Amino acid sequence: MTAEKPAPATARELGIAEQVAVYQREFPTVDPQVETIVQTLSRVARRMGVAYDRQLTVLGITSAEWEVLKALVVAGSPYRLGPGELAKRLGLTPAAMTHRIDRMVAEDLVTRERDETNRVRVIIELTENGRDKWLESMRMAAVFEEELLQDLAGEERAVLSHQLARMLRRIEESQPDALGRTADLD
Amino acid sequence: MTAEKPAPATARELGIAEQVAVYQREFPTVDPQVETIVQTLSRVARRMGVAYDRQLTVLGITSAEWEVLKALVVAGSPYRLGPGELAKRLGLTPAAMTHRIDRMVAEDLVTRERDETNRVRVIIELTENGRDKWLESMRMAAVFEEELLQDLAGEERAVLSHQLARMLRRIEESQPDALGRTADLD
DNA sequence: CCAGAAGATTTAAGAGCTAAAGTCTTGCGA
DNA sequence: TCGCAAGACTTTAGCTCTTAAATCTTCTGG
Repeated sequence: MTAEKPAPATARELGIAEQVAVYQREFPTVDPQVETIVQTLSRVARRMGVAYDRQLTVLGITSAEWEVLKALVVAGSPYRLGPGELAKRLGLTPAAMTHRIDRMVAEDLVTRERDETNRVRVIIELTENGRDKWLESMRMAAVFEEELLQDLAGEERAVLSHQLARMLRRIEESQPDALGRTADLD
Repeated sequence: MTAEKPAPATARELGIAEQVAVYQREFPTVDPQVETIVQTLSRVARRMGVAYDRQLTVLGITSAEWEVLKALVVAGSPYRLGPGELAKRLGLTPAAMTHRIDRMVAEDLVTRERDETNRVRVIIELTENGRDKWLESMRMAAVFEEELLQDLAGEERAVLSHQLARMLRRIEESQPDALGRTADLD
């Protein structure tokens, strides 16, 4: 999750150029071009997170719940996983998973039942409602994402995609273990 | 803050291409190119957040504390602001700000004193130590960021910068009020 | 058949935030 | 000058989301 709370009156945020100028003032050896790229990228990602959170709010779910829906969808039909497996995939402790599932069962996003073939296990299964919410979140996200990229032609998109991929490869090579919790809609 | 907790054993994360393939399977109308860009960008941002958090851990501060240091540095010499103003800039309630400052005073990152010209007000001022920590965080970030972009030549960086700026402009036009809490190092 | 492993849940406790109440200081009107 | 409302910060109480550790149930190997 990213934000989207009642958030007390926020002060005006600096534009990227202003922000970089301040950094140059306080830390003169900074490379303005590098800093501009990094700042812009971070800010785009943050804004995307806010946008996704809003969309989820419209759907009446939290991003924590969305993560669970996503994990089940990714697992594929019949959209079932155990709490332990879910916890592993989401990077939570089993205890946190239990609580999260409690809520989601109450909201009819998933069902919880014992596995009759092995009664130690529990099966969490996506409900129709849960799957619909996920699909709807994807529809909304698709609209937003297309708008986001509307100024870039196909060829430009290919270039951007390639450059971002190279950045990602660099990070993953230097920090192979830096997974970090899954951000918003991804 | 982004992550960097003891994090229970995490499952292997899907590569971008795999992730997009799953989305195509479950939501066939998705545009693979758009999705790839969005996913990659989000993931780069997330990895950056993890990297920054690690660096801050090395410095012995949290990203919440870093935000305060940054706000004071941005304010410029003599690096002073009141708790209320800080709260506004960070998007926190004054109550939360008080608690955060309590910790930071104890860690010698800032000082808290009454304004003698108007004893209703309190002045939070960056300590030498606090400023040093911020400067050191910038040095570490600069190294990391240069590495991140090492595969892109100057001309490519200019293109990337421009494309990201266009994306950001699109978002800000469609969601002018979507500030969202400041991510990690930005 | 039983000891112990596995898997999930319950319980207790911590971090960090908010809303609302409380405290202290200032400044203004009578 | 007194009284008191307003402003700025702090305190208190309570909420949400986590985690760690204890507990409960069920299964499995010897």
